[in-house]
Amino acid sequence: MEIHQLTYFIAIVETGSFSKAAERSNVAQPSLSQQIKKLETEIGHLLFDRLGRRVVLTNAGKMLMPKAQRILDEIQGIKVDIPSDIEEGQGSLAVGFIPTISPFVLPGVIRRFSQEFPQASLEVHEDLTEDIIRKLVSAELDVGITSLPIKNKMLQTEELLTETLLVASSSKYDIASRASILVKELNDFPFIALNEVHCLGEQVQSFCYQKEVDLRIVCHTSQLSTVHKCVAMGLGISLVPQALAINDPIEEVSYRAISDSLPQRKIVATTHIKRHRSYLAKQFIEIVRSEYPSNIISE
Amino acid sequence: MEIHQLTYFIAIVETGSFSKAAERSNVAQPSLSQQIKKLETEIGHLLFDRLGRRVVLTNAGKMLMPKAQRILDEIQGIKVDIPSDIEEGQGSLAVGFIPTISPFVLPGVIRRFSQEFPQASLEVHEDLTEDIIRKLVSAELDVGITSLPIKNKMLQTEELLTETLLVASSSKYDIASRASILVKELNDFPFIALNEVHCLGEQVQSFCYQKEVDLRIVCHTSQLSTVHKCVAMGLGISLVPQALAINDPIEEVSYRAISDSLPQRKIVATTHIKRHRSYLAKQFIEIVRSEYPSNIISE
DNA sequence: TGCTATTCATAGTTTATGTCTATGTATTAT
DNA sequence: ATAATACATAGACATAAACTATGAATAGCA
Repeated sequence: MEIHQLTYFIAIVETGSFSKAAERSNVAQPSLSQQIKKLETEIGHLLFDRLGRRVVLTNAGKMLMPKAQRILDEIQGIKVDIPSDIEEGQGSLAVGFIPTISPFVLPGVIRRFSQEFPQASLEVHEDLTEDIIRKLVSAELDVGITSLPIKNKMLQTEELLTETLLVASSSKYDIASRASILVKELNDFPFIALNEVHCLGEQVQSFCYQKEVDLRIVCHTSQLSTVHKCVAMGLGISLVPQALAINDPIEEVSYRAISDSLPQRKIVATTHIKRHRSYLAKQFIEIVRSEYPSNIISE
Repeated sequence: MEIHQLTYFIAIVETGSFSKAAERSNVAQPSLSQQIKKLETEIGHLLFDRLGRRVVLTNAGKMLMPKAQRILDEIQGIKVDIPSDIEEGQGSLAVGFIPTISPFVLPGVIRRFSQEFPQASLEVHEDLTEDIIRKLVSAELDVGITSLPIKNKMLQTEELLTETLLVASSSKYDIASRASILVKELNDFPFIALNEVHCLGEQVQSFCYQKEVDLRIVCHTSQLSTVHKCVAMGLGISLVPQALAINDPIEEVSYRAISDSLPQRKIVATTHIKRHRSYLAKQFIEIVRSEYPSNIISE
């Protein structure tokens, strides 16, 4: 059974004649005769009684009519609905965040996204970078919000912003009140380190290695919020993302930039190089970009 | 958009691979690539992200899936439903009866038909032969129950039974009690004639003309039941169908056969020569045949 | 890091099938 | 009876789907 056969069939029913239906369908009349015959053979019943000058539906034809009409309507619907559904933001989106980003941006992003795309279904994963990479590669995730570097050759990154790491310290240490802070001075204080399974932990470590700063690490923890609390309790200082200072500041903690060398990390939207970036995905990325807590208006 | 494209699409979704879907669909893999590409062009969106080793649905693909599935199911349904619906006796049937038949057979026929085919819709017309012929030719009616002759070359007849005409008389006339009745004796009595717009009226007239009987017509009426009542009132005798005597006898009236020459009419089911005789039509004709009031078991 | 398997895409050829023109047959209207 | 109309049939043609062969890229494995 073919769609054009159903189209011809409906045209014949509506015009009451093979010839008129052929004209309306922009084909020659013998094509209709042939295609209707095929359809009749397939269904196993005559659809029309040919009276010579006129054709009338058989019982089988009467039964086929509403079914054929529905199928044609549905096919028409596909061509109309899918593009419009996509423009209306229907569909699903699975996104991943690394733990050192999600606390600051998820609430705002989810709120905006569900406001703008109430029809869409959003699935959020919080994972370490390597898991996000794996899920992006295997297409479990559509978009990952991570920091650079992302080295997998199957993935591409789109830069969202550059985030500065600030020195977080309680008033217990005079670093909080100095006129300026130099890189070298970091090893004057005990340091609360984030576990290196986090890319942020790794980034801090590598920054210090490059600047030849030998941190006095007094504590390793695996959650940024714990680092933050330790700093507040005066156990030591740390380097934390700007977004933490903006979004979840603790009163007893001061957040200050290093004067001579800014540690930074690039926040990116990571996607599969081979996958089509859906409308929802693009919109989502823009929402993250605009909702990301940042004093600097744009980078 | 073509049905095989939707079939391929579903097969790819279900198998997760072009190659496996091709195997399942009994075609070569490049055919699928080609057809899916066409479908994507027509819809205006990618349906799959080709990851090289694997394919995953895009949002547009996810939206297409249920629609495509439904269409394929419905198409499958057509091939299954129409033959089964017809076997179950679904559909419609328009039938015509002539007035000198319908009173005796309609009640029983309608009862049996609606019992056996509760799903069907039956439309009954009572018309004179010429109107039934016209409606059969124009396909307003599917079957006509008439008596011969039917001379229209577009129509064909199937004989149901041969009906004898009986002499109906009240006890007022001794014809009711004679040992036998001869044709010649008909003109010994006043005769109640049915109007010749009825074929029965015509048939009686032509029978008498052939037998050289010159009827003493005292009354013309246009309804057989009126003829019957006139006979009962003793206004005269008449020739009436056997079925009337069997089904609606009046106590005061005797119904007797002519000994030397039986007037008869053939009752037939008339249909359009070019039209397919539906299952319902065939069954209807058999019901009329079996329900027709008749002492003679079969003819 | 190469090597091999697998998988989808592309190109060109073949096959199948839908469409066309021409014509036949039958019905309807004049 | 004749002309006109309409569907069917036959054969030529064109379109499009299928196939084979091959290419490109990925993923698994040594």
